[in-house]
Amino acid sequence: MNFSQYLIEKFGAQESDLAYIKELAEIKKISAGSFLLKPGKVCNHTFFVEKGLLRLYSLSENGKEHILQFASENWLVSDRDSVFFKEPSKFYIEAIEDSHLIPINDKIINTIAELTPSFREKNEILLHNHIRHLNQRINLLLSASAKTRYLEFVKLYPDLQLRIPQWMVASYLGITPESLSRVRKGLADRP
Amino acid sequence: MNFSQYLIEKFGAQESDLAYIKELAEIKKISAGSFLLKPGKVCNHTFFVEKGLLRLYSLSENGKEHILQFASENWLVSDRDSVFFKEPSKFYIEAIEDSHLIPINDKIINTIAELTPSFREKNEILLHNHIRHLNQRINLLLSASAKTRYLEFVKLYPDLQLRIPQWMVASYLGITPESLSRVRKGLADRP
DNA sequence: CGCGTGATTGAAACCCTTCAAGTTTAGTGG
DNA sequence: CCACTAAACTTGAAGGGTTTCAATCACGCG
Repeated sequence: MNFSQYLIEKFGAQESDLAYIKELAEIKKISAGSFLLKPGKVCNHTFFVEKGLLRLYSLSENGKEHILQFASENWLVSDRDSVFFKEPSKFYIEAIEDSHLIPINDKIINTIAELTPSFREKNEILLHNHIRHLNQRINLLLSASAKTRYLEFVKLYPDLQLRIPQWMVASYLGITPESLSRVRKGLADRP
Repeated sequence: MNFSQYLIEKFGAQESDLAYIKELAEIKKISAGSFLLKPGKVCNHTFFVEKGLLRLYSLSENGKEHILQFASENWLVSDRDSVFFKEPSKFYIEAIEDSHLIPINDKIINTIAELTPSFREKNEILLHNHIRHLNQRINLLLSASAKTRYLEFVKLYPDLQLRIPQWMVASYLGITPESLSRVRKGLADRP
């Protein structure tokens, strides 16, 4: 799916408006390992992923990474807080694979919002979905063992799981790569 | 602060409209230990807390409670997902203290929204604040020890901490009451 | 080939939990 | 107002899950 189709499907955008929007939204190609955001910078864009895979993560004082979110095709990735409140971010956004993105700034948002009557309402649904997802994750972190968290992750992202290095999955789950290796071994021995 | 003041301050409501809104929003008084929501029920109200203290929590299969949120004076509490998507909740909302609440249903929301031009925009800010808070909590759960999480909690809610039984704080932090007791002892011995 | 990165494995250490017992606190009824 | 009880908190010892550190293996790529 490309950005235009996404706008039509998720936001009810009009086909006739897309040509105009497309002029504002230029595709950006970046290679694996490069960054879209680093701590201290204000995140001015939300990125729509047309192709590729990225991660949003923080770096704690003791030098450990904690992955907040992965984003692959047809997902949005950004530091919402930084975008919305115009405050310096505490996070990194890095490409895991070579990726094609549409950087969306406030101007584009406003243009789409003006042209698309249902935009605000649809955007509110997205925010609520985001909150639901975060709540589920907190619930998992509070209650579940490493094994359970891993199984939930695989269930939720069966496709992603194959494209992401194992140590990043561990970082997302809040465990060490060694622990994840042992969890997987345990599952292979006795599923 | 009461509900009217809250609407004026947070949503820019007009003083002149409040009389009308107030007719719709009847105060509800409940005593400590009673429930506003149980799993399986759709959460039809968001509750504004004029006085008292409540908690939102889930019960896992092994019978353990996990507290997602506390709410005291001037806070809102609800299962947002259930309210918004009209789906059965997985959570409990229980009063920790005798409380005075304003139950807000869709009709009241819509009335306020119609009367108050800035409502949708202000509500979006609330949603973003909520997301920011959830992200911070995930970051803490991923990265910090029991001790650090407790210190952060005390820093964030210095007043609440005195009103909430210790075992509930433990449940919020994702540790056992015994562990929290030991953490506190460690801090008292060597701050 | 040789290097670097990621995955695995082992042993020890650590943090937190569990279970069990004891102590304190708060609320209730006599 | 005291005595009683239940709930909350503390403390100890044992155990489990996860981390840490270190070594080894597997693989891709210059």
